[in-house]
Amino acid sequence: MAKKKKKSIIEKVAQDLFSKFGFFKTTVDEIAKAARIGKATIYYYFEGKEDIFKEVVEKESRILNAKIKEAVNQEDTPEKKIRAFILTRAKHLNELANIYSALKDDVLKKFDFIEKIREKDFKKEMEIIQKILKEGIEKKNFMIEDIELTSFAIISALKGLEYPWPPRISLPEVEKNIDKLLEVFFHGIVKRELFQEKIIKK
Amino acid sequence: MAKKKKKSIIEKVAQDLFSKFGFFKTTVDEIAKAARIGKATIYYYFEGKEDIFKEVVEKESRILNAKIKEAVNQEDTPEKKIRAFILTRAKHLNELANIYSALKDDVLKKFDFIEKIREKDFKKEMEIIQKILKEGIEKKNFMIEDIELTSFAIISALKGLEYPWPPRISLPEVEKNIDKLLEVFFHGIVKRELFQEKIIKK
DNA sequence: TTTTCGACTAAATTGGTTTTATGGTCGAAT
DNA sequence: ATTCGACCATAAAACCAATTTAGTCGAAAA
Repeated sequence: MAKKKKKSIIEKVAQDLFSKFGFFKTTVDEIAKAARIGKATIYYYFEGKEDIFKEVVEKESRILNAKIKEAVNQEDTPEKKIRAFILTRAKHLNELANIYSALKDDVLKKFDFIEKIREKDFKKEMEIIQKILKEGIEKKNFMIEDIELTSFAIISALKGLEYPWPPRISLPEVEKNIDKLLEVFFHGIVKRELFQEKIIKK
Repeated sequence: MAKKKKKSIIEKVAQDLFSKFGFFKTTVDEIAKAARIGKATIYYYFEGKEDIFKEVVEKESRILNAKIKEAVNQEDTPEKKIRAFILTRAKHLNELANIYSALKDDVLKKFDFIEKIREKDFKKEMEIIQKILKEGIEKKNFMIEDIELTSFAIISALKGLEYPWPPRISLPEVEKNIDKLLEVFFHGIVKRELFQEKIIKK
């Protein structure tokens, strides 16, 4: 059996087990048993438990980014692209348990390799949003003074939605209200008719 | 010595100790010693340790809200009021260690009384922002479709800035960039000249 | 009557020890 | 080149005794 094939089998069973039990509660022995190999064989293919998890997360990350790229490329306006980015990312991040855990799980943050994953993910987010914003500027849809800061503001606002709100607070359902929220973001809250009235008077 | 006076002394020493050591590491015995009373006397004035902490937090909350009110009332435009709210709240929340802890400390969230404090704080935030937004609407500065949702968006965006970003990411300094960030929020990113050109043609 | 607190209690926490489980290694077998 | 049983160091879990903590109660003091 080709080395790649065996490695891929281990990864697949590990992905399932990590998804179900999390990084800490999944043992290397369990992964080995699920892959029907001896535990020591795992170390022939991977450097260790962290390495397995890292590769699982990287695999899910590739899936996520492909989904996002596909969804964004289907839209024609930069506004719609941003919308597609937000919704697609949220949807698939929820389904891909391991990258979700790698990005969100507080107890994992002590690992250096997790930190690198988080940095990489953040940079990817920034990159995608900045690209859309630039496109918006080129198409004369957007007027943005600081692309990087604006991108950060978008990402930050999305992160804010994940805040640990007290359970008894009734929050607006984000998916139902995404377009209103985006409207605020795209058009701001300052009245545009101020412009209109001034120009009509001239 | 009047009952209120003694209670207030206990509260003051408790505030200091909780600020320094946190809720868990401060003992009732230490509070009693610092107030120069027997431990059992504490229970004459307070129902228990949680009650002391709750009242300390409520006291700090009143201080915080007074500072915010003062700062907001000094501004004339709703834009400036929102700015004042954000900056004043951030500044004083950082100084008032106990309410900061009550609102942010993850290990405290298992307490029901902490949850109530967090709910109350959220509602206060919503109330203040909604009031400013309404004022902006009345003064014809703002055009907002859904005040509640917009208020939530503002609060959420601010919470996003507290996200546990990976340490090696270089983030924009929020205080230095607050005005740019607010500009994005007030005016959006969609180009206003689109309007302008259309109206000139008519 | 109100306020104070010493003595006490139940339960939580702490610290130490023992047992078990886990990630990883190595040499021999395939 | 690939596989894995036996083994190891150490981390985690379990266990236990001692100590500490939040809270109570009755009696004394004001």
